[in-house]
Amino acid sequence: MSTATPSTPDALAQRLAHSGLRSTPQREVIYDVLLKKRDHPTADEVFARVRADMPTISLATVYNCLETLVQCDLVRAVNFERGPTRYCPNLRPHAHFHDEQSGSTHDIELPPDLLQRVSAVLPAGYDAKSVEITFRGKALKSRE
Amino acid sequence: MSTATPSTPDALAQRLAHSGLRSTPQREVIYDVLLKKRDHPTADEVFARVRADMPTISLATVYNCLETLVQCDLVRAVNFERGPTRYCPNLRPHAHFHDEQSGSTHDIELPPDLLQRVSAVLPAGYDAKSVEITFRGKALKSRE
DNA sequence: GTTGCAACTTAGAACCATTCCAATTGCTTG
DNA sequence: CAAGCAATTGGAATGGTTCTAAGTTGCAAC
Repeated sequence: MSTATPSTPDALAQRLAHSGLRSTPQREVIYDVLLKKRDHPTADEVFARVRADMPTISLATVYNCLETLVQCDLVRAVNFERGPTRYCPNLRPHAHFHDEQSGSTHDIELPPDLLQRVSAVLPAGYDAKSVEITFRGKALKSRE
Repeated sequence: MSTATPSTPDALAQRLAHSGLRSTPQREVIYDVLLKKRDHPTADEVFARVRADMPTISLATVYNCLETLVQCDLVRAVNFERGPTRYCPNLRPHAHFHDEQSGSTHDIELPPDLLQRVSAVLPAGYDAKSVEITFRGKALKSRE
């Protein structure tokens, strides 16, 4: 009863239920980890962080839960070249900047009209469900 | 200086020599294969096509040569999610449209100002060496 | 030409992120 | 509490790619 903030309805649980899924301790902890440090961790990194709270969790579960969160549109999966998939709880439309030196990833907020403008280049007959914009280069500011 | 796509084996040899590399039969055949059918083949697909002309080539060589061509800026490597890397001899700035149904990939030509406009969203301190724009969705036209 | 050397190719082993599988464990409803 | 289904788990399997060590090839200097 008094375990977690009862005043706020749990967005995670709601969203999961909406898809006919259950809220489980594993899913909660993983989602919390993503919200807490939004540095686009890999599944392995999420695994390491979650283990602090939940030492018995398995890597397979981390993959399963991350996939579930992506399905429910609570989390975005981000890929750079062939590197491991990274996970991002920022749901607003945004681009990614991948710093080649540090390997870190930064969200780049996009003005609302830009995605439309970009999509406008598509010839007739192309129906895009999503657009992804990725920068690669060097970031002088290295705030994590 | 010209950014146009080299279309002859000579251009390949030149570009390689410029990087202190040799033009080899394997590199030539692989580059030809990419120019001949610009459908963004995977390394495996390139391997299969090249084998028709050169049955003794190895997959490792295909990977090596593709990497070499990418280094020399003769070919672009393209990735979608965690799928296998695809190779593209179109050097003009362009976006990619990935058709989820057929798995095929189409080049989308970009008006010259758009990349600048997109890069303009970067805050100070971000120095982008490249931008990638990827659409995902359904293409009504399904010409290969 | 020979010898030497570095670039190149090759087959197969190794790698790593991810997915699959089969066996539990845990809700939840009757 | 029993049945049934969802979720988790460890380990094996997968697939694309890279590594390694051995063999070729082409060019340069003698």
